[in-house]
Amino acid sequence: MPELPEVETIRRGLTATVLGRRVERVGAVWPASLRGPIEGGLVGRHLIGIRRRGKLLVGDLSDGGHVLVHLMMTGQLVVVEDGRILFAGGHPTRSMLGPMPNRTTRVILELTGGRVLYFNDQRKFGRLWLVDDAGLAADPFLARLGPEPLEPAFTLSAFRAQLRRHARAPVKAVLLNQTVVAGIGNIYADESLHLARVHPGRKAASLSSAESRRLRAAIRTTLALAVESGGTSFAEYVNAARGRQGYLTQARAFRREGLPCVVCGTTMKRIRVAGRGTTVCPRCQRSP
DNA sequence: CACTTGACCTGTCCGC
DNA sequence: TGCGGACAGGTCAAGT
Repeated sequence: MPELPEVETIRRGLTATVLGRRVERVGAVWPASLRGPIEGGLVGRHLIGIRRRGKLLVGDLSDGGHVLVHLMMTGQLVVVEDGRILFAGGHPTRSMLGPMPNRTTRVILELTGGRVLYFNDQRKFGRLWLVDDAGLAADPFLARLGPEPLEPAFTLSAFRAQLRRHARAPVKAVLLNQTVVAGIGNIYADESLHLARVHPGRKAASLSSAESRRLRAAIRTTLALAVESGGTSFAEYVNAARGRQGYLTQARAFRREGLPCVVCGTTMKRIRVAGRGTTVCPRCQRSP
């Protein structure tokens, strides 16, 4: 579920609530959510840094080592102290604001000061695992990630090279490919393609020079705006941008099927591209 | 190698 | 109301 803007929002929320704390106890409620044992490498360590790479959260530990968290579709991270929720981010559900743990709780990290970090995950796709310092660079998932879309490394020429490399794939599939660029998921792929006026089903190699330029710019604009907005939120979503509306009110495509295109008023259509539900404006985004 | 499809899970919604 | 099927903000393995 969470894409780059949501994970970045979570990173900021965790930085504000758990950075610097020591892990006192680990509860593996659903061990399958773990890749290998974590207790030995976590207990007694301080969280000395919280970073993000694509959709992956990286917690840096004192005395070496890192804890990696991928929330996949339905993961959430909730920070609680004395029964009060200090931060909740990730897949939005009503229960994420209720008592912890709940039936979706998979891993519990008890921290100093009575603060507790809950890793919840309804569909059990998310994973939490530990690597040592050497293992961080060698981690197979991390190592294959493409450039950060908001960093300078995501150049136009690199993006065009990837469009050529995946010439026959629909351009949306290329955007979702984390080795091409890290952090785009189903929402922001649709958002970016709509802003760039490119149909998601177009073969990647068929994009004109102007279209590929527009698409790269649209990705950066969309993600930057979404980060600024605290990610895409639902009504009961709680995040670091609490009190703000979130990106949803500015959505161009996400959940807008059947509604008028924000640009031309044409009714937005739901189609299937690269095996994923996809929303397009049939007028602004011409079919392949 | 490029690309597509299905599996992994649980919950919800929709049509009959 | 009850049930089956489709689908969901992601990734990987196995298939063509």
